[in-house]
Amino acid sequence: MGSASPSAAPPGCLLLPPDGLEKGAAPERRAWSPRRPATPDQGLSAFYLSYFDMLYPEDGTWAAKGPAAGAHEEPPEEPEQCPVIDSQAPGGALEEHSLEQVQSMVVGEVLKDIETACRLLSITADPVGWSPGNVQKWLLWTEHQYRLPPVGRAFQDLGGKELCALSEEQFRQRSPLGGDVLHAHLDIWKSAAWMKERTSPGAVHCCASNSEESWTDSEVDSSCSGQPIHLWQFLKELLLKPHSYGRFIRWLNKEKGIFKIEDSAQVARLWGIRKNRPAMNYDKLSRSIRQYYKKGIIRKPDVSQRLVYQFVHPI
DNA sequence: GATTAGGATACCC
DNA sequence: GGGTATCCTAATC
Repeated sequence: MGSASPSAAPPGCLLLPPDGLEKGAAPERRAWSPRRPATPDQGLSAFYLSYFDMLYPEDGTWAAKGPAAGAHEEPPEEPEQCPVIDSQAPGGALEEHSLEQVQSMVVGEVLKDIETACRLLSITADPVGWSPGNVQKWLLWTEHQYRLPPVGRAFQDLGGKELCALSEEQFRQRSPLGGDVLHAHLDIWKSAAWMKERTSPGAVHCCASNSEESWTDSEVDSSCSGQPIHLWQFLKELLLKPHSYGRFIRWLNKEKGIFKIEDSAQVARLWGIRKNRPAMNYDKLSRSIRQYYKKGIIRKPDVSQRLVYQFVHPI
């Protein structure tokens, strides 16, 4: 998810909000109204690129800062993880890549991030099929990612079909501070599902494979099995998306399965969202990790370090 | 103070 | 019964 946020996030960093969006404070937004392409020929890429420029400040400030979700200072995101496309500048990226390449990159990132969110939340990519519980998960997730004020109660008991039927104005009425952002995000999800359905009928689900993701993919993607996700699977899913979650959890030695939890509170919060456990914290999460010691799934590395763990069977 | 370790118990599937 | 979630004490960093 995350995708092209009207409030700033570029593709590639779509799951993370930009700096400076304080919780409860409505970010300054420009008027925009993304609409699904009228025909498949227009494509999702055109749909996104139509407001692509709005996602970037003219001075590139956001891109330079990187998509920090935490309050602490972070080094700038690596270019390949968070591509910056200056569509305004002559001689910029658009001259080096064809428009089609850029479009395809944008759409690819958007779809990948939606798929990631689907896996983490265990929901389908098509909002129409969401249960009221799925809707609440998505709302909680989007609130969290974009620092929006809590709006779950305003959409209580709404299923995906009902949610999708709401107009932007109705979103705003239910949530004056973040309704338009939520509506925009929902529109993106709807469009992605719509495009996917067009391009691969019957394939609108969260299990699209991603060639760039290697050994853990098949064993980690629990959402396809219908089984509840295990904590170790969830951690591997986060580790598979360094461009989105690298500031929360990252590999220290992928070959050995050694990873470090950089932001214990955030990882715990994500796990809590995933499991619908709002009271989740690192104390409880770490206790669950320690249960894996006996089972031979996770252990502490030979040289024990704080917040560093190791998968016993990384491959 | 935060993290680690592990016992005990409860809950849900 | 498995897999957590929760609460707890104690030790360590």
